[in-house]
Amino acid sequence: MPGAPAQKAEPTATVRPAHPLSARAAATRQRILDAALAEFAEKGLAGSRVDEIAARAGANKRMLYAHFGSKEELWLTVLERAYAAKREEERAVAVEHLPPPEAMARLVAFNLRYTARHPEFVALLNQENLHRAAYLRRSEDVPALYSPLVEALRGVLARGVAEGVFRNGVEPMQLYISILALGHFYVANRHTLSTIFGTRLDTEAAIAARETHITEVVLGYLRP
Amino acid sequence: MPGAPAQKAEPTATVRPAHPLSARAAATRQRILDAALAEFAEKGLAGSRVDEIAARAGANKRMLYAHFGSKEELWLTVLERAYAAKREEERAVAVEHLPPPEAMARLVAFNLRYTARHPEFVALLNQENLHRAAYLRRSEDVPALYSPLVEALRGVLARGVAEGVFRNGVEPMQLYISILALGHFYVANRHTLSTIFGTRLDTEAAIAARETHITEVVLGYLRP
DNA sequence: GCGGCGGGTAACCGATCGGTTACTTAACGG
DNA sequence: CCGTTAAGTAACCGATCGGTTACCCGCCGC
Repeated sequence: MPGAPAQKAEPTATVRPAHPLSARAAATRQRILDAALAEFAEKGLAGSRVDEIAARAGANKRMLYAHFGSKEELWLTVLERAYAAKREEERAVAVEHLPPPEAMARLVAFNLRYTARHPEFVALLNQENLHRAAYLRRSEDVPALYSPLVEALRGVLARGVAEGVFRNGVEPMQLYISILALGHFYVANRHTLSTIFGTRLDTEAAIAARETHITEVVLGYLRP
Repeated sequence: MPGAPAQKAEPTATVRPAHPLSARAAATRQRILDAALAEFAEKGLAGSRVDEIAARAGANKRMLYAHFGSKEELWLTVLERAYAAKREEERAVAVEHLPPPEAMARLVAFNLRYTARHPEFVALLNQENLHRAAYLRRSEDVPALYSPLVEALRGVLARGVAEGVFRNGVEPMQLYISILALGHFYVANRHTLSTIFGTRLDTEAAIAARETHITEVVLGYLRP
């Protein structure tokens, strides 16, 4: 029967998993996390209201505090899960078997697309930086935040150089930051940019145009 | 001409300089604006406290409301001034007389340096995007927000193409966004990036390294 | 079928917070 | 000097807001 409690999977390294946590409680917890993600991304940490989060979750404030202890702990949990979710998808990006330029293009495109698909992640990051990464620093699995993309990028870069199709002396960390930047900034600032330029930037056509451009930028730069 | 009913004789608790404005009042207004910029950049709009702003300014809440009417009006004013300040400095960047590659390098470097020197501007922008540019859209001089850099960039690009030193078919708006992105993202996310990579990114050495890298990216990309 | 307990509710609380009011002080032209 | 008025102060107010307390319900093993 579906009662199998083997749901371990241990993704919840969040708050003490004291006891196994019943299905109903786990569902409530999940609804609160989803609601909190939406609220936090929409209004920021200071602008979010715990009552509103509880209401969105169809839960009660009491349950929110039972699960997470405080608004700030909830924030940290949401943040960690957002990072984990991105890391998860990143792992699925297989580029080892591709020619370096194609592999690089895929990394660049993945990043833009993920970012465009998850503006909440961008909003969360911006908020966290406003707090000088105070919460992230408190996280216990910060090392795990180190994206698989960095290593993938390093590998592709090395292969490209070895094959003579990429320039030499590129700093992987700098390039990684640049690739993140080219996508992230576009999504993060889409509202002010749209206002200033007078064009919608969140349409599929606009995103596709952006993808073409930033891929050209990175590949153009990497030419030997 | 019946004596107009009370009519409160011009509420004047306005945003617009209610006529002359004495030197003392102007100074107070300025101190409030400075304090508000610092507070908003540090804590965001929702996280900022008007009492705290008034205290920082060495002024009183009453004066804050007399000059700006509301927290949100104050935010808008601060935001407009931040944009205006950047625009002002941008105008001083003269690149028409330089060879296109050097001109382009200067535009790229200027942007990074300005951004690094003014992280408050970055914080303000992020906040405003969280609000979906709601305040910016209300601004009366949005057109003026259109950066002089865009036109400078367009000119340099055209010259470079004409001289055969730049590739063809580059979309100025996309390149402009990319140049902004390469600097802005680095500064905006310096705290989370520092945490993840375990290195300080706000030292002069780190910024100089970033400048070298992003200049190479843009110029490398633009090669024909 | 029942009693304990984990899950859930609602009312409440002290601390703020944005904004206002009643009042005081400084400036300056006549 | 002195009266008008702009600039400044402090105390106050209603509405929230994060967090807590007292209480209830229904599912489970026994």
